[in-house]
Amino acid sequence: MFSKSVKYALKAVLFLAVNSNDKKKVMVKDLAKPINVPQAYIAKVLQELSKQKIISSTRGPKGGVFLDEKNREQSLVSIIYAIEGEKKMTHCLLNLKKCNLAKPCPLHHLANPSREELIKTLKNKTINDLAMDIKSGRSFLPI
Amino acid sequence: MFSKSVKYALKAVLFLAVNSNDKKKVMVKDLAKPINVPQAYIAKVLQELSKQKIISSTRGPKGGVFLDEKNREQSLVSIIYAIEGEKKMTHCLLNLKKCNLAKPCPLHHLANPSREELIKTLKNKTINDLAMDIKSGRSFLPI
DNA sequence: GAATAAATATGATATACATCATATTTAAGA
DNA sequence: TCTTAAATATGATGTATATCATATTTATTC
Ligand code: FES
Ligand code: FES
Repeated sequence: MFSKSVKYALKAVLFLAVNSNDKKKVMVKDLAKPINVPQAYIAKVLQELSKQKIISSTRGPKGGVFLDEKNREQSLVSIIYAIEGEKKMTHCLLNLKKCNLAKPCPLHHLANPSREELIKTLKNKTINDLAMDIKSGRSFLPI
Repeated sequence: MFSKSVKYALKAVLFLAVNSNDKKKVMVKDLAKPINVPQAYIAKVLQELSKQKIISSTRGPKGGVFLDEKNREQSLVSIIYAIEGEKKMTHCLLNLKKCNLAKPCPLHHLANPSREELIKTLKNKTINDLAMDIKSGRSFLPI
């Protein structure tokens, strides 16, 4: 469903949501193991997220990556789009130029409602929302 | 969402559902262009579908690929699973060993219901169902 | 049964995605 | 200001997916 890069990105951001803040930065090497992802790979993904202001970071000794208050209020979909672009999620399921109701492909009526609902959900949910789920035991991180 | 191979497979099967039967076979080269897919590629995909009895075929002059009555009653999900396996659709969205309610990942509550619904829909819908949509103008093929 | 026309099997190449490795920049602290 | 520890930039390698090409098998028709 999602590419590996997106999954890794989501895991990393959620880890940061629970384990970091502007006073408590996390080094990439200390983040890779608990979320079960190759360090060099997640480093690259985090660089992209940082460039796009999805996460925050500072260099040098005592540096690291973290989420500030603004970062926490971003939607989940912003992470997905940051890594793999919007098109991959919104394209026609059978590769028409664009998905449209006027001349829908055979899968549109069937599958598009579920997909739209999913996207809406991912747009409305913030990183903080999911972090609260984790803290309250509704869902679990060691992933 | 789906891989290209799956999209191509779905397009090809739907084309056959509308344009073939056991009396009227279609040559691969006559199928590739209308569904806008490279011929050599779709040929390979069709071979796999044929091997798995999703479609029917005969060799030699007057041969071709087609859907018989049994083929038409198969679910859409069977096409997807034939090409890319079941796991890709049912795996945990964040790559846990397996998706389970007892210890759900942070995305489970959020995204899994939409996904389950989609899978259920694809299981219940047959190729024939979609072909009827096309014939009645509810959806469109030239894809 | 020989010639032909189709799918099928097999493998080669190209492109995208995932992973690894390393040199560069930046900030902290001595 | 020098050393050091961190992210960042860049690029190399590996692996899966997509695409192309061709030889083989099978059924039809004469
Ligand atoms: S037209 Fe294909 S999904 Fe909407
Ligand atoms: S546990 Fe991750 S989707 Fe169900």
